Amino acid sequence: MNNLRNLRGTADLMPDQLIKWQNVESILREQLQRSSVKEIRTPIIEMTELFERGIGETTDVVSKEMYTFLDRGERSCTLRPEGTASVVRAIINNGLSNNSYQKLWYMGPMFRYERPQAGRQRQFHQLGVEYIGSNSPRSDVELISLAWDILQKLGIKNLNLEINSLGDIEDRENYQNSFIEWLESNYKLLDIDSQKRVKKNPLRILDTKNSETQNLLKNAPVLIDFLSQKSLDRYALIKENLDFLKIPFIENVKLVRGLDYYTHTAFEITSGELGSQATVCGGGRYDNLIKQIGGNDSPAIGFAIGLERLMLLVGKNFEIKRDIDVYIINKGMRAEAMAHKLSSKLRKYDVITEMDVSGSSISKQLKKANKCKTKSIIVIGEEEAMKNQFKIRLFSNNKDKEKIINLDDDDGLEKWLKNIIPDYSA
RNA sequence: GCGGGCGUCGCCAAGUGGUUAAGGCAGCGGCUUGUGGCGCCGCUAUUCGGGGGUUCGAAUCCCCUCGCUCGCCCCA
Repeated sequence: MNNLRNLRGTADLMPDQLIKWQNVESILREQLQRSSVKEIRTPIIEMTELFERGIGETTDVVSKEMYTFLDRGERSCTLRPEGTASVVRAIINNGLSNNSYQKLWYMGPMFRYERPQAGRQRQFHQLGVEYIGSNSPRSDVELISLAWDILQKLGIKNLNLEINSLGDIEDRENYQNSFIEWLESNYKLLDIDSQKRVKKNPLRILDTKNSETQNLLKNAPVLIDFLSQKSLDRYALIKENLDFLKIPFIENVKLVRGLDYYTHTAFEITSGELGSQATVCGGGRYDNLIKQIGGNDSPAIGFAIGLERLMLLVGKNFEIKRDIDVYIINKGMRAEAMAHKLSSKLRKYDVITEMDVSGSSISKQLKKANKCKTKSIIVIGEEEAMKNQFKIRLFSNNKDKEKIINLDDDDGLEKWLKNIIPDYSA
């Protein structure tokens, strides 16, 4: 019947689902505003090079998951696979990279060409927060605590916060060298996937789900042993503060995360209720990214929350929608005209109105009004229309409350509206 | 990119080679042309994701394809 479909891994968000999205989003915005984080909006398409340089060419995201195409001017363009690189680019372009501390958030679609599964789509949505311009561990703590609080505010239970420190570039390089050496000497014992990654992206081997390799790794050099005293102190301070904030966390020395730009703090918040795509929030520090993309040397830290995964976690209490306040029933030419006028008038108040446009019989319109769970109805039939009046009635259980009001009697209408909206103010 | 499961009306489904493809919800119409919620009655898939094939005959078997789903990889 209909052979045109949405693309694989993309989804239509229909009105009923969006009630939940909108409710959740408004809490997110509220929380961000309260922490004086400012919104930023960047294009969803960028020069391919931005992501290649920013995220790292050897990463999975860049090497096999990007939606890349040539535009009509033969420029290589890419649908953003994540938000951080774009935000950093925007800051540089707008001359803000040498300014003071900035706290920014963005929300919108991201694109990664992957096989869809539970909690993973090709077009998905992220809320991202970036704190740019401070290398203070206080900034890390503030950001992690914000992520944690947001998820708490949404009433999500059973979350695990895992953290690790990757040290600075030097620490990491020292470790990587020693780790590669160890990997090479144990090469034959590694699983095939891990063998492939030895040259390409060795740190990722730490994350492997292959249990034999995991077992083997118990004897491998550990990243934390290669951190400088300075890096260790920094990490310790963060942990102390999290303790002080009573934010429970688990140290995971194997948490490295897939994007090249992370330094020092890396963290992830996971939920057991998400199946195999358990991460609802991931983030970390990226002190070298801004310089790498062409800005001033400026430290930063950020996180992203996957909104689809978030929606899977928040309970049904976010699905509550506001009912219609007034359903306008009308029959006859004159009545229709009056209905239009009323519906326009009601828009000025904080009132949700629906005007019946079916032209069917009054009883039919009443049935419809009943079905859409309106709080009240207005009836304008031929009788009312002749007198330039309308009947307004509370619709919940009985016919107790009913009033006839003149079309031009705004005071009468306003007074009546207090019945449906208690805290109503004109 | 690799592997497993699945695909019958808007939704939930019965049907596993043989005359007209159950049923429920929703929708529409009526009983009841200006007053609703209940009830009752009626209507709604020439077609089983799409395309080919096997067969006298296919939603049911085979192949291809698309999509969904779960896992791997990876991440949000």
